[in-house]
Amino acid sequence: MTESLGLTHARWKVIGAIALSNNGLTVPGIARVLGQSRQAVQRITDVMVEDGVLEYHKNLKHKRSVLVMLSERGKEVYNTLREVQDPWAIDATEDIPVEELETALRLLRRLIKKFN
Amino acid sequence: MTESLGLTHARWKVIGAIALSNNGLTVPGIARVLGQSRQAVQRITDVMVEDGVLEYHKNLKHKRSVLVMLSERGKEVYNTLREVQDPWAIDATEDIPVEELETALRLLRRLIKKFN
DNA sequence: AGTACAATGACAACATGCTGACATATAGTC
DNA sequence: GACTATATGTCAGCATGTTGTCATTGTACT
Repeated sequence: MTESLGLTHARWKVIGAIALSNNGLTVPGIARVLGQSRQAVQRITDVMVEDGVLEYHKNLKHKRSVLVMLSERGKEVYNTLREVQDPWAIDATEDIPVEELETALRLLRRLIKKFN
Repeated sequence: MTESLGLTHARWKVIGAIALSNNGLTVPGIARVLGQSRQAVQRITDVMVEDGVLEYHKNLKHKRSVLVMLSERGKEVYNTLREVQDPWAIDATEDIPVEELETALRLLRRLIKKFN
């Protein structure tokens, strides 16, 4: 799904994390949201900025730790992919009772929290 | 959990796949069980044979594709880790209703199957 | 203010995974 | 038996993730 947009799953995760934030996130912030190391995120965001999907902005709260935000192209990519992914997700789960999905999601969240 | 035995999660997956088979598996066979590329598995089994956890055995059905089996040490490692992992898994889920776990498991399997 | 601890950036080494490509071995078909 | 398609071994390039280390920046406490 991400391939046609020049994205990979890892980069899509980063875009998703940023899109859900309001005013951008720092690299370590993205890492915390995704549950990954900041170094892994840093490498990816560097490439994505070069690719023009992300932008680094000054962070008033920290001299060195910049804010990562979506560029115009990044927003387009985000919307385009959502238009593909949302119907896909609906199609994948339409024959499964909603309560079942919610129960499973709660269970997974619970386990994740437990192992934090 | 795997660290104290010199294992990583990837190697533990391979050991698990082999342990569940009766007469050993070929490398592509392990890959099919794990849902991965045979190349990734091949690289890991090569290292594990060097480490003495796995052994390559002649495959009567194929001149080049050998059978991968646990060595004596591999079996010990498998049993040792099971003794740690099983109680851990029980502890992690003891406060969750069994039906809930089963429902979630069925749902996940269903989705995996759908995307195969 | 000064000092100690935590957070961040940057670099490196390593483990895993994927795909592609090419040669060889098996299996199935005529 | 010969031919073709599939399966396998092997090598290579690349993307992603981890941990560790060290210098720098921010924060909190006295």
